[in-house]
Amino acid sequence: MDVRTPRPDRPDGTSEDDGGSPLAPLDDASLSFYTIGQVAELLDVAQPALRRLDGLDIVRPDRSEGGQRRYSREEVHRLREVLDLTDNGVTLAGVRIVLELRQRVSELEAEVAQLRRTLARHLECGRQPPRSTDATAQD
DNA sequence: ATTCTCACA
DNA sequence: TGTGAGTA
Repeated sequence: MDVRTPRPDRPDGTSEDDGGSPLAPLDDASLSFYTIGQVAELLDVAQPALRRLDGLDIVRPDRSEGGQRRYSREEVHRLREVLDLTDNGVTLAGVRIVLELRQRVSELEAEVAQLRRTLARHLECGRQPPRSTDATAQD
């Protein structure tokens, strides 16, 4: 049993039977939905807090037909990060900034990686790196 | 039974 | 941040 692989139950209690499903492993899919109640219990956080994080554009889950929040795994993970921050005194305004910064960092990391590849390619050809124009730098 | 929004302390 | 009213 892997407690790290939570399975969302249907809100109506219906259970999913993947025992005979030929194509099941859409594991990494970011579309496994949890109700706010499940997330609240899973992360040990009050439901109003989750709703506020939604309203504040920090973690914004999709809605079901009836307008109910449905959290994906990514969002649950994102929630973990946010709660880790807030539990350590970071304000919601601060969380916003941290989130922006993290995204910026990953963008820059991607750009650096791209630049590295380009540079390496030119060096191993004994050529000179190009001047300054590179496709990755487009703000 | 659960969740939703909104208002309030 | 948490609780209660009134819905869907």
